[in-house]
Amino acid sequence: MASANTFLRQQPLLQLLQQTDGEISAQELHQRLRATRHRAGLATVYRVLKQLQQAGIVRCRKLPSGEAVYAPVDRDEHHLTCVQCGHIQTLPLCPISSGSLGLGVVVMQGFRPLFHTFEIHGLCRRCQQNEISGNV
Amino acid sequence: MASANTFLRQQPLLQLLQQTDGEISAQELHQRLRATRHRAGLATVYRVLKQLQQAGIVRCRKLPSGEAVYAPVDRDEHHLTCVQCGHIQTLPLCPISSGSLGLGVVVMQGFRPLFHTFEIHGLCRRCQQNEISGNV
DNA sequence: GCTAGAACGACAACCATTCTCATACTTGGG
DNA sequence: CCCAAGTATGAGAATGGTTGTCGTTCTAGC
Repeated sequence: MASANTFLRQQPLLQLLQQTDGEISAQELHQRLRATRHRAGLATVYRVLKQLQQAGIVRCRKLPSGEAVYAPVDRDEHHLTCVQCGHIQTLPLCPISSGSLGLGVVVMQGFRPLFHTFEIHGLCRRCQQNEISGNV
Repeated sequence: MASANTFLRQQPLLQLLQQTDGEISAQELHQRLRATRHRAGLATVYRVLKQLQQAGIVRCRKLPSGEAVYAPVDRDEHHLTCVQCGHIQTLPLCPISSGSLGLGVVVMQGFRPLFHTFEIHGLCRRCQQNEISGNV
């Protein structure tokens, strides 16, 4: 159950997330926390991240590499990912905030949306060029 | 380089994917392939899946559990995922096919899109109810 | 048939994440 | 102020999907 103590844990981690540009992994958060007076075990970092996620404060996304990266939900960014080299660039498009897609259907099903991910996977310019010449 | 042999590997795997409802993991594909005369090592299954993905034939998505699931790209399905219990349901919404979102920006950046993922994460009805009564 | 190069697969290695469990802390009584 | 019960913590082990290794097998061209 969420005690006052729980919130004390969440706060420094949340601050770190907000100070960080882009997305950050749990491992990296753990490292950075070590440098402060709020150091916490890796297990705790994962526990707190899960709480923040379920509270709708933080969002999470899996990279192709398998590691999960986190960011505040209010930072509504999406991404282009190259399926070959894994290179990532941010995507200036959001189906939700652009108002082009309603979530009515979702809510009607009794589901409470907290955050969404929208990603486009493909080949970046560089990998397309390599494909033509060197080929893989 | 892609030899005729390579394509022979891809075909049975692709058939399995097309015969399967929804998404399927590499491990599961490997298991099912064992039952046929097209059995292949796990490493090969992963290799072929990567080729099919880079060829724009198959798409891939990571579940919260960490495992990757695959499906033919032409099956344009997206998902609702509960951040608590992990329950998944399909989502009758697509920002691309609904025409509400153009990919012009992406292409203009020299990026060649192959597939996209759109997921909404939140709390399913059951988990919302448990939250009220039992609380976590 | 022979050779060079590609593909294969069994198994080891990797690594992010989760689990375990003994310890430390918090809180509400007494 | 002290105690007991219930939580939270963290070090390290365990897990498990994925990727790397490397000797073997296959293919294509001659």
